[in-house]
Amino acid sequence: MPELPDVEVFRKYLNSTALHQKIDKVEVKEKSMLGKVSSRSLQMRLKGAQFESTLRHGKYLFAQTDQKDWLVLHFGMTGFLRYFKNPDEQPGHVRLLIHFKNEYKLAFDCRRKLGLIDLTEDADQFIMGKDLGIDPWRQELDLGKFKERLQGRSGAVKSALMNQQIFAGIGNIYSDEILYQSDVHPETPVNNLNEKQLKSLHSKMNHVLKMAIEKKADPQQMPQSWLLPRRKQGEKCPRCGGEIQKITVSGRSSYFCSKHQKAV
DNA sequence: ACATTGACCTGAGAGC
DNA sequence: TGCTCTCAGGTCAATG
Repeated sequence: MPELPDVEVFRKYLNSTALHQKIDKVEVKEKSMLGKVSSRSLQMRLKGAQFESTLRHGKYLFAQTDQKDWLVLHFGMTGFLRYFKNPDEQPGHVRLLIHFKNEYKLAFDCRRKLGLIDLTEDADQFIMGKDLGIDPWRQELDLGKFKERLQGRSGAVKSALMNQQIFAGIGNIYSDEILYQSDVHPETPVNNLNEKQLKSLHSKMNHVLKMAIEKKADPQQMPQSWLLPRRKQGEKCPRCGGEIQKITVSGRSSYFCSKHQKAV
């Protein structure tokens, strides 16, 4: 699930729940999801500290403590956060559980274990270490910079949009949405894109992210004119009535309108 | 250097 | 109902 808009929503959720609460205890329930930090070290560094601020870059969420450590979370395909008090509210696949002095807990739930739990003293260094590209929401991305980032690429435009080294944060769902709204076929080679298409992709990228965050990344709330509510083979395109098709692009299911997103 | 593919995990849902 | 199979909004290492 979690792409840039989802993780941005998680960040705000953490801000409005778990900030400025003293940490009482930390349970690492899935050691295999730890990055460089050991279970013991994570527990020691967090215990007695409290989260003071958050940062998101691409699909990574960072929470800084008053001891200046950053807890790093990546949500994989199935991760989410839940802040709760009663045990019966605890979700079913908790990989990290942070207990606060106020008796509330913050759970990091990740069913498929494809995410990451880590700790770093320097978030920027961590971001560089992962080779993450520009975050189009966090950082100013004008048309010139957008085109520059795609320079010299030759693969499918969808692969480029999803490449975290080029644009950090866009995944399968939102790349499909951006392409759909830009009338561009997902397999169009990047070096075949014309000026009009590049302009459209740039402005739709910003538009889609903005709207998705406004709607709390909740698919139910997305506009009916979007592809997102109709990502299914054989559905009708809400914009032109064309048929929604499914193909595989760089190993991922891609949905697009066969009528208004023509291959070049 | 860049692009593509398979492996890594688990469980929900479809189809029988 | 219960079984099997496919697929899922992630990344990374290995390959061409």
